[in-house]
Amino acid sequence: MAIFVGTHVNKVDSKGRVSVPAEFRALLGEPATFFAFPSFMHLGIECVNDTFMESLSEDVGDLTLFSDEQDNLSDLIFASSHTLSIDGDGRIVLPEILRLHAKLDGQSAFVGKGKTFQIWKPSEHNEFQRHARERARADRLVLRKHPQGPGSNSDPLENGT
Amino acid sequence: MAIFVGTHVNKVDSKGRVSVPAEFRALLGEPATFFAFPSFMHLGIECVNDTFMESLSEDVGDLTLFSDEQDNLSDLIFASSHTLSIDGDGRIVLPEILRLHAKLDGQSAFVGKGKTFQIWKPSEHNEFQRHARERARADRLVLRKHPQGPGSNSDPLENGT
DNA sequence: TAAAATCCCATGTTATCCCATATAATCCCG
DNA sequence: CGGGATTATATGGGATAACATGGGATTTTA
Repeated sequence: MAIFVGTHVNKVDSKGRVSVPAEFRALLGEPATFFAFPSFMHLGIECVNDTFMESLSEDVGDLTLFSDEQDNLSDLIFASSHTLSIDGDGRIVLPEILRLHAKLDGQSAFVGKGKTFQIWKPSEHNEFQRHARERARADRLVLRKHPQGPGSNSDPLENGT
Repeated sequence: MAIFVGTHVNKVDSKGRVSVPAEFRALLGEPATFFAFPSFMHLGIECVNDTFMESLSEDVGDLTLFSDEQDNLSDLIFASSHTLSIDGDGRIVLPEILRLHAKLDGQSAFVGKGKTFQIWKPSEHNEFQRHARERARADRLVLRKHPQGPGSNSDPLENGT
């Protein structure tokens, strides 16, 4: 199973080209493409593979057809998505609208998020992660092993004492 | 099932390479890789195998998509994780950011934690373990004030240290 | 046909592989 | 049971391959 991990900082050149980290390329496999759309929560760019995008379409499709909710979500996700294909040298071209959203200037951070990844301006992501870390520390967040047996709690989090 | 036990101290060379204890290598099996990320509670480096990491990604993936909670948590775990692959000589390269977090200088201690393991600066781990031991002892003293039944330990804990 | 996007190749840097060796643990045979 | 031999492990250094990235050539598109 593909799990995107790590924070990989790569250059954005004058043509808008960026090298996709080799580790991520290997996980994406074939076809060497993925979908990217601006996050509606922060300055990051959400990146998902085709499998994940298909499951998203299932989820949104479950919403009532032509409802405001469905209309808004599908606009936020599908209408603003870009299909990015990785070239022979392992690079993509980041559309200007995405670069503007993320305020990219010269550098980009590919951030593993498990089943997906994000692209950030490095300094903005540092800020984001610092907050997340502070909050986790305040909540005394600890990891809990994945429950294996039936009827067990599936909450991966717990509050330490 | 793989149970990581023991504390194994190995050198960190000038390239940041460390030998993974043979015992741990055997438990990891194939693929000869694992994930490492800085603990957000202490100076240790958390190490988990791919199965463990996959179950984490399942758990986090179950949280509400694009929510703050999901975004924060996945950043703490996945974004700061590193895929470490064991080379033909049984070694890994510890990324500088992890070495800095753990304050490693020349030596590292691989500490078995059951289904996972950690990497520490030996002196820091001694300190950590000393506190854990003291706390466990304190807790046991509290328990002895409220005996639950037969079979209680008659060996006094206080020995004048 | 001009502009933009894509492809192709060159290069410096970094990480990975390969081999050598010392030390420690295990084995084997007397 | 013991002592030498063999194997496994840990570690050091150099050779090799992978990666990221810049620049130019070629193709596509408007």
